[in-house]
Amino acid sequence: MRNLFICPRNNLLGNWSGACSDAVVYPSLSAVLSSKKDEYLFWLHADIDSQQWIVASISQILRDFYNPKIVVLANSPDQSEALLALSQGAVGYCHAYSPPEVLVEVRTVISHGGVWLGRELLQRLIAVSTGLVGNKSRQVAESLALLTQREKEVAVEAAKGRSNKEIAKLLDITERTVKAHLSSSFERLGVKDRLQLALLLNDKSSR
Amino acid sequence: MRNLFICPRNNLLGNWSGACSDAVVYPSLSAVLSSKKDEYLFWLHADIDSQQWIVASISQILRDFYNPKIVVLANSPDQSEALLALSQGAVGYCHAYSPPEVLVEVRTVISHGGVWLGRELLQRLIAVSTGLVGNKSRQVAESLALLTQREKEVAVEAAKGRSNKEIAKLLDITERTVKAHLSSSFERLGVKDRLQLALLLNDKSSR
DNA sequence: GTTTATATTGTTCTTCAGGACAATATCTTT
DNA sequence: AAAGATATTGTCCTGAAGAACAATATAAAC
Repeated sequence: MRNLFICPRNNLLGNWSGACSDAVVYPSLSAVLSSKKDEYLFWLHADIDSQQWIVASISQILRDFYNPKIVVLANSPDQSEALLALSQGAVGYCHAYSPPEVLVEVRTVISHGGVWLGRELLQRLIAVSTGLVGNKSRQVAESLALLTQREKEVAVEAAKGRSNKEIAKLLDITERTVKAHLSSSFERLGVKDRLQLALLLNDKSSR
Repeated sequence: MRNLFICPRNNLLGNWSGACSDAVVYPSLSAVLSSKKDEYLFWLHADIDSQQWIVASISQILRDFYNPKIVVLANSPDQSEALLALSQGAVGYCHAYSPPEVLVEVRTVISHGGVWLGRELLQRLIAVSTGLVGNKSRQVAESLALLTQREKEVAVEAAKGRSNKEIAKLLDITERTVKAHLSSSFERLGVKDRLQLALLLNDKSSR
């Protein structure tokens, strides 16, 4: 199976050539339409907001080639875009800058007739399919339940994006105390910093 | 990562040893509870109607071991059983009699932090999930539209909570360049730091 | 052909976040 | 009475983030 990279920018990334010694890059599909007899693995390099291009390319490939495999390489992986690509017939969707080892892995799985997805997307699919997504607001509530009263007050302010100094002034305590409550909150919630805390406490994904 | 096969019948199948030269078989979890310090890949061999055993075993493993990986080997693969196992925390589900090549593939994907599913199950998941995963809010789309191509790529990674160093490695540019794109993004979006950026780009409130 | 937007990288500096050691006071539970 | 959870504050240190000055290359637009 030969590897064709379709990349509008027409530049071969290092991780691609690292994964496929025989990698060939084409700026567009039309450039490769000449030889159609071999079995190809197409790697479509998709920029942000190029969903239309993805759909059109997949449909064209499926129409014009014999038993093609298609992987979408996304600069900014997006779950809805991944689902779109896969539902159109792609058998893989991953980050364009994935290290060579990962790309080799993708190639192997696909050449064995498999489908390759990233871990996050897969787990999201599983969650959705199982009907276990549940209330994220419940999830947030459960997280907050792990904190003490004062820790909650500090955590929710931090999750709004306030600095330690601002929180200290707001709650009329020293900055050191804010840090103490935050460190404790990080540990209880299993996050590493305030950004992760903010993402956790601001997750509204299931209304 | 060491491979432990938990098989109530206590017999090592040929395809297992073919995939893992270091394969070790235990009849039950309790037999292996002695040494907990290494990182293990657990292969749970599930007979028909052993869903309860699967759930209990996964929960026990996740509780008692450090960063464990769990694959369920099913004698009679079943989609609902697969979803159950995966939602409990397993990272793989495949046929117990899969050929060694496939098991090696599973091992590789999992050791890289991935999740492995069979093709049919995966496509089933995609089918039911398409249309269920929401799109970005208009607000987020409008924000992203204010950024250049490269700025978007950097910004979305930062919004996930990645550090500049991680983003630099991911996009194969220097940390300085990441900072440049981020600073520019901050200005264009009118936010003061990456936390505000994350809150803006992760806002799913107006779906 | 000059300007403008984009992408890239360099150095230095300041500020902030968070961990590593802390200690003390109050209150509840056993 | 002793133990444990909670709330508070101190100092020192490391590393990351972001601004402040930069510069260079390229491609599109005028």
